[in-house]
Amino acid sequence: MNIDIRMAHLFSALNEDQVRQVMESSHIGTFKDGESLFETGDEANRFFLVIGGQIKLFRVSSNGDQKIIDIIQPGNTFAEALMFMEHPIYPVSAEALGPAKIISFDNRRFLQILSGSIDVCFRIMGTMSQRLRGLIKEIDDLTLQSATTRLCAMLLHRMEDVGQDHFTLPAAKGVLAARLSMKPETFSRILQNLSTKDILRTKSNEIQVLDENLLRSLAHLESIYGLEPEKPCALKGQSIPIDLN
Amino acid sequence: MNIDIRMAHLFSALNEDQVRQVMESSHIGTFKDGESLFETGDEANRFFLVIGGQIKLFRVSSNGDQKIIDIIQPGNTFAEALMFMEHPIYPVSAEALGPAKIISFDNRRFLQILSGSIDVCFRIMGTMSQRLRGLIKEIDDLTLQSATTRLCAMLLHRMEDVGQDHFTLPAAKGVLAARLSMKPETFSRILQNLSTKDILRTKSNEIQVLDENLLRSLAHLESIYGLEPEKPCALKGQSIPIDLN
DNA sequence: GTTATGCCTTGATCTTTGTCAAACAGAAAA
DNA sequence: TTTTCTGTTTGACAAAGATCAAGGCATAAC
Repeated sequence: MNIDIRMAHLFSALNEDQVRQVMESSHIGTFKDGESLFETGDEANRFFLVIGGQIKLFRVSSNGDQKIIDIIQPGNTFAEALMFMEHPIYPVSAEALGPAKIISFDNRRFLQILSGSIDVCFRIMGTMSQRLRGLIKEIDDLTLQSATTRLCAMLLHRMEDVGQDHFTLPAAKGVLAARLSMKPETFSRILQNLSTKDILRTKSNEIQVLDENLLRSLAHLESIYGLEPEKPCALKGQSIPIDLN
Repeated sequence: MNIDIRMAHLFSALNEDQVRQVMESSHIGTFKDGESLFETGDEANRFFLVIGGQIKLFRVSSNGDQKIIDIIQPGNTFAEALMFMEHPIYPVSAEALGPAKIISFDNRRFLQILSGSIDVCFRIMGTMSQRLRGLIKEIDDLTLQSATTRLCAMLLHRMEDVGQDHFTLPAAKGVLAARLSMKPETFSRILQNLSTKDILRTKSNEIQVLDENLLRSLAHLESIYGLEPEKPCALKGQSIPIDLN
C-alpha cells in the first residue's frame, strides 16, 4: 500500500514512526455507489480519509427527505472531530457517491498519538475551526438567502475553482439540489430561469456562464466578509514539509 | 477581581501559574443592552468569556435581517475557535442582550500557554467538537423542519431545562423568533395556534404547557439520535478538580 | 433496434412563511 | 395621569417553494 496519509492535512505533522502507528489501526476499503459507511446514531469509534471517489454526509428527516450536509472529496478526512466526545455517535449518515476508496482509523489509537504531539493537536484545531466557520456560513446561506442565491453562489464557486466560464456540474443535479436544500424541481426551474435570462446556457450537466456579473449580483457576493476558507495556522516556526512519497 | 476563570470549561485544565498568565492579557468590561463587542469581518485578536448577562451572536443579511446564531450564557466562552486561523476574522457580530459583563483574552498569549499543555488542547478540541455537533443539528433543524417544529422543540427543551410545565421564555419573543429563523409575526401566530389547540396557555412571557405529548409529537422529537449535547472527554486519568475559589 | 430504468423537466396547484400596515399593550418617562 | 416608546398581535395579501402528476430523454439492458 503506497498511500502516504500525510497528504491529508490532519496527518501532515506526523513523523514516520507516528504514521506507522496510525496505519497499524487502519482499514482500507472500497465502496460501491450508494453503499453505507455508517448511519446517524451509530457509535463512532473510527474516522475516515477519502482516497478516491466522493462521500456524501447527510441526515434524514422523519418523512424520508435527506439533507446533504457535505460532500467529502479525496484527500479529506471526516468524522475526526467526534473522537473528543465521551460516547461518540455519528451525527450524520455517510455513503459513497459513486465508487469510492476509503481508509478508516481507530479513534483511541489516534488520541494516544495526539497526546504526544502538540503540533498535530494544533492542526486538528485549525481544521475544526475551519469547519465551524464553514457551518456558520452554511446556516447563513440557509436562512438569509433564497434558493436562487444559493444556486448562483454554488455556480460561481465552481466557476472560480475551474477557472473557466464553461464547466461540468460536480455531481448529479438531484444530489446538488439536496446539497443546496431544495427540491430537484426547484433546482431545475431556477436553471431554466437563468437560461431564459441569458445568464447561462446548459446542456445536460455542462454549464456555460454568459453573464458573470449578473450571476454574481444574484448571488449577493458583494457581502462584506470573505467567503474563501481560511488556511489554518500551524505553530509558527514549526512548518513541516509534506512528504508526498 | 475574585473571578476564577476556571469555571469555564476551556480554562478548567489550567494551573495557578497558567491562569495568572492568561489573566495578564485579559480585559474586563461591562456592556449596555445592544452595545457591540465586535462586528462580522473585524480582525479577531481576542476571545471572550461571559461573566454576566447574555451575548447575542448574529449575522446580518444584505436586506438588514439578522439571524441569531447563538445566545451565549454566563460561564461560556466564544470566538475562541478563531485563534487557530492565520488571519482570524470574526464570522459573526456580537452584542450584549441586556447589560452584560465580559472578560476578553489575547489569542496569542493563550496559544503560547496552549502549546505547553496537551490537556488544555484536548479540552478545546472537545468544546469545538460539541459546537460542530450543535451546528450540524442546527442545519438539520433549519432545513428539515418547519417553523412550528422548531418552536415546539425549543419549548420542550426549555421545559426540560426548568423541569416544570410552567416557565418563562428565556428572552424577548422577537429575539427568540430571530434565533429560530422566523419573523416575529410567525412566532406569534404559532403560539396563538398552539393556544387554540389547548396545547399550551400563554400570558405575556409565561408559558404553561397543557399537553406535553402533543407538543412532543409536533416537535418530531421521536427521532433516533440523542439531542442532548455530549460531554467532551478529557484525557483519561487526568481529571483535574475545578477550583471555584 | 427495442425496451426498460433512472433522472430530469414541466405544468398546475397548495402550503407555508414573509410583507405591509394598523391596532394594541405594557412599561417607562414626562 | 398622560404620553411615548417599544414590542407584540392581527389581518389581508404576496411570494417562494413544495407537492403531485405527467411527460421527456438519456443510457444501459435485452
